[in-house]
Amino acid sequence: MTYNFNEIEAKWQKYWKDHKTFQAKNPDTKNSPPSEGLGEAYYVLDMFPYPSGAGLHVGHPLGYIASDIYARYKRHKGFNVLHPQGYDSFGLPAEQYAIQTGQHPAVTTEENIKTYRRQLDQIGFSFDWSREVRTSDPSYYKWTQWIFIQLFESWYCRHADKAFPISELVEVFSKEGNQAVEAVCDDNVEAFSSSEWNAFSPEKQQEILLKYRLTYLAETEVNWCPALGTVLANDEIVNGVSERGGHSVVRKKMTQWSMRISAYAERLLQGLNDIDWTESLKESQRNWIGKSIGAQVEFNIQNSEFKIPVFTTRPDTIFGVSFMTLAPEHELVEKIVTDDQKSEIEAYIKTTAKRSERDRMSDVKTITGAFTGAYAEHPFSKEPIPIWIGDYVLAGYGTGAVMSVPCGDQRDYDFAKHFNIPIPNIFEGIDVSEEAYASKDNVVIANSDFLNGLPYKEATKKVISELEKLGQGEGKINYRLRDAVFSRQRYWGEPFPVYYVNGMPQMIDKKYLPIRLPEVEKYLPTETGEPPLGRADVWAWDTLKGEVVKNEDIDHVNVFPLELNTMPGWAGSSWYFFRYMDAQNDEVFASEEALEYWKDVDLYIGGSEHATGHLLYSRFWVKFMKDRGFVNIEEPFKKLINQGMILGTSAFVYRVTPFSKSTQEVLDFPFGLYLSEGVKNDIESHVIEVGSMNRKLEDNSFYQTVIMKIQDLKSSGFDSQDLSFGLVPIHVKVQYVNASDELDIQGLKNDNEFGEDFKDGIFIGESGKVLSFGEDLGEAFKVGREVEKMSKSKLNVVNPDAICEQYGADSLRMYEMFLGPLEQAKPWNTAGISGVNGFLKKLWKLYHQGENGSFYVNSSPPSEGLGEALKTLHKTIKKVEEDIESFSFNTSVSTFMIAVNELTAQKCTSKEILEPLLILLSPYAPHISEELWNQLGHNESISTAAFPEFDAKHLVESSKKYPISFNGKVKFTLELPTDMSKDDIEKAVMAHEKTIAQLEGRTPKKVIVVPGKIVNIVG
RNA sequence: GCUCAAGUGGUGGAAUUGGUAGACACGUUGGAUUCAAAAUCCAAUGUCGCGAGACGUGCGGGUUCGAUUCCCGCCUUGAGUACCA
Repeated sequence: MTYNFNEIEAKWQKYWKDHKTFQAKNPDTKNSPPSEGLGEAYYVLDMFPYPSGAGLHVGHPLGYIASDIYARYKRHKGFNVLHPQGYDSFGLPAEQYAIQTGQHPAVTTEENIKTYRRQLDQIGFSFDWSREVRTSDPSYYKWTQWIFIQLFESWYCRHADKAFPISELVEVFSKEGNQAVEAVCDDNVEAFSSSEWNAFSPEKQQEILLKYRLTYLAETEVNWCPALGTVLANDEIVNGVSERGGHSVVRKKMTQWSMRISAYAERLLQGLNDIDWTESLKESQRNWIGKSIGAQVEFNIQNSEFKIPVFTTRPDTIFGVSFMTLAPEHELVEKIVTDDQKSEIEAYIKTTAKRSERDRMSDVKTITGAFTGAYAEHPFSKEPIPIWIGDYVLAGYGTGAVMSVPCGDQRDYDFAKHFNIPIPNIFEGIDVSEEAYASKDNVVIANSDFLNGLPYKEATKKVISELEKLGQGEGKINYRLRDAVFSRQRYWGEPFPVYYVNGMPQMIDKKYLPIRLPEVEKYLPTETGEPPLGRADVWAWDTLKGEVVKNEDIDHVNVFPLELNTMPGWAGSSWYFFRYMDAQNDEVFASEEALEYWKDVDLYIGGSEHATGHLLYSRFWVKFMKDRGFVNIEEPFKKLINQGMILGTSAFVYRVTPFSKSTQEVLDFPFGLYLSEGVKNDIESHVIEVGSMNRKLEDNSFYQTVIMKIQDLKSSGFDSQDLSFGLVPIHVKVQYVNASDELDIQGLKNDNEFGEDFKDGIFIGESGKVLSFGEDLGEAFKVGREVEKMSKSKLNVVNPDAICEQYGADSLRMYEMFLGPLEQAKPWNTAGISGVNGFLKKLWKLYHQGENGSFYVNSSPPSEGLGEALKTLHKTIKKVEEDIESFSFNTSVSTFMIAVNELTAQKCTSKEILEPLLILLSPYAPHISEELWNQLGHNESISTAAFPEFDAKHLVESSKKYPISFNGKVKFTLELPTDMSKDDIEKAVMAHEKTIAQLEGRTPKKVIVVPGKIVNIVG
């Protein structure tokens, strides 16, 4: 019997499906605490995929395999494991495709999901598909809309540091106005008393409340792409144009929904201390939140009504200010610039506008700026301070203005030096003639009036209180984190449950949810620039009937227009982990019992690209939902691991390209001449060889052409001295390359996509011989290899379907883990998979040592000769368990290989060894494990078999091979009993003939003996 | 510029409180088996050297009996980034 993985894998995948093997048990909804038989809950989650049309490549399942191993391991450990999967199925690619083809995005999404599901199924994941969620499913986005309404109906109280229903705020307003309310709200809220509030019109009240709501309408400056008719995120813009399609992008003000995530800045920051994420991931969130403690200071402008507010972390250095710098985009610039300076300032703004922010950021050597001609007034000394503009100050951060203290900040220092601005020194005993002194430590303020002699801390406190007395400043904590824009001008997203009455947004009553996406005839923005939903004919809200009706019924009395924007991609992904807990519930987004039982995600695996998007927004929504009592956890993801990217190993052939040395012009050469990796440095001679083959291949017209062409080039008035040959590396599909980097030329030429390009190609093999049309001349053609991102355009994409077909899912799973540490980026090279495939074959053989390779496992009681096998088994148990707990799956695979190598050498056939070994292996290679488990006589799936217990007694050794080193260098080993005392070890070693030989009569200065480890002789 | 990672054979990687560097695999070479191939099995494989041996974990220092591991300074690569005032 041979190891027929295709058959075995299909068999067990069907078994798992038929027996619902991986369905997680839920608590009964009506009973209070979950019944005891349920076991301890453990929740393992993958970041759900966007089902793209390209399907999966081998990089995608990496994280899923890791989480699947962990989930299966936890089942062996007796946990009730929730390991679901679903689809983040709203998104731009389906919409782009819809725009191009007219196909409804729901249709293509459905097709893509089918492909994904088939690909995922064949890898043998233990997903509980009964809980599948899709963000584009109305039964799911019903709850996304519901949460949006909850956000709209909430405000954030600074005092209690949590969110409350807006109705409570209304109550406060009507009783005592807004003076005493400490809320996170818009900056421009006017103060009012209770009587004023009560006298306001309902519209006015709504307008005010909108400034307090956790989701609100606001004018925001956005990156508008007219061609796509949508707003783009910063990272969707590359070199000033849209990443998708390369269209131009302009800054534009738009009224959009925003999420008041800034209210949660501090809690999002503090929460990082309580979760088990990698330090680098937490660090990027900390940087994103960007907390800085300092002061806001207001500078008056001389001869002007305007004031410049600045935020500074060093208010203690206020007497060191010798100029101010505004961002070139600052709104005050045009208002304060003097007539003399106008042209210079305008010219500077013009040049700086062309520089991207990335340019402005990374280029610290070029110092540019311009003087506005205006002067601010120092709040204490009343001295005039020149106001400059400079592009090292960014408009988007703080107030877009800086009080420049050259002695205390290197950028200010460089700017001052460059423009000959004075650099007053306000630090006692510190030399600032060469560079600024930016440290807050060991600093005593001088030349600073009332701050003289004070260190940083006291000076800061003092100056803030003085500023407050003047009414020109206060202590302030600044966060970089800004409110998140929540509107998208797209079709394929969640519709807002919002209609407009007199321009004021109204929420649709929750009982009418979901509000379904309307049909449109085209997925493009309207001619008037409205989002695609502007094309819908049935998109109005009838407040009497409580349903969506035709636009023509709009009367602004009972029927109103609906919101035309849709929600962004992160709406549905910010809470989906709760839905899995109780995916079918249509009463609530998840039952209290399920939420209480599953609590949070114990292990979350996904890519680090979500560090500041999805992972921050989810944390925000969860904190909000907790505040409002919908859930009972503060953080959604207890432990999080980022899997590294799998890179492709691209393959190249080197195409000879003639060019003119003088003009560098590439010359016409209408056939392909390709060199093997090993001969590519000797281009000229190979070209000549091909050219002189005419005798042998006279009758071959193709070669005649080659010869003629070279002769043409050399003779057609072209100075042969000027002719040179270069090499252009050309990507070829990696599937035509074998484990020895040899190219299948015939296969390449027959490729239905790119075969044409190589059909007439001449290939020069490794030893410089011409390889004809794929004939086997016993000559290899080797490709060059390079590690690059796995992508279609680089022809290095490897499809898991092909791997499963050829080697099996168990091989794929093990190989993906074997590649290296989970979190590291690493290249894929299909060649290496034969190693794990060979291992599985060896494993199979270990259980089939009977006649003609039949199944044979000896189930008689442990025999005496089992010592070595027990040792092998138990060191494997120990290592594998440690590895899984520390997510070092790569070393477990090696451990299995060693175990099978050893057991094979021991000719082990004992059930006592081979049965527990299967349980260890089953998380990694579940199909073969199930099959052999079944052959051992079990009728139940291996998936819940108890994980073997490690017993240290089997690893006890009676002797140890001591490395004996001299001055730290090992010279030989010496086997000694483990229980030998330190002194005896020293005696034994010193008496050994090799020691005596090494010492050559010298007396050692010192002998280090570490029992059980090493002996080192010094001298 | 800043922040965070990472540099070990031809390749992926291992060495988990400082203790035999290169486990396990791929590849390569040689051999067995085969009419032949595939598959399988055996052996060798860090570099230099016939050898004894010497040298070797990005580079330069340091701590230590002993450093891939700890410390200081550099270099390179990758990722993120909004000069965070």
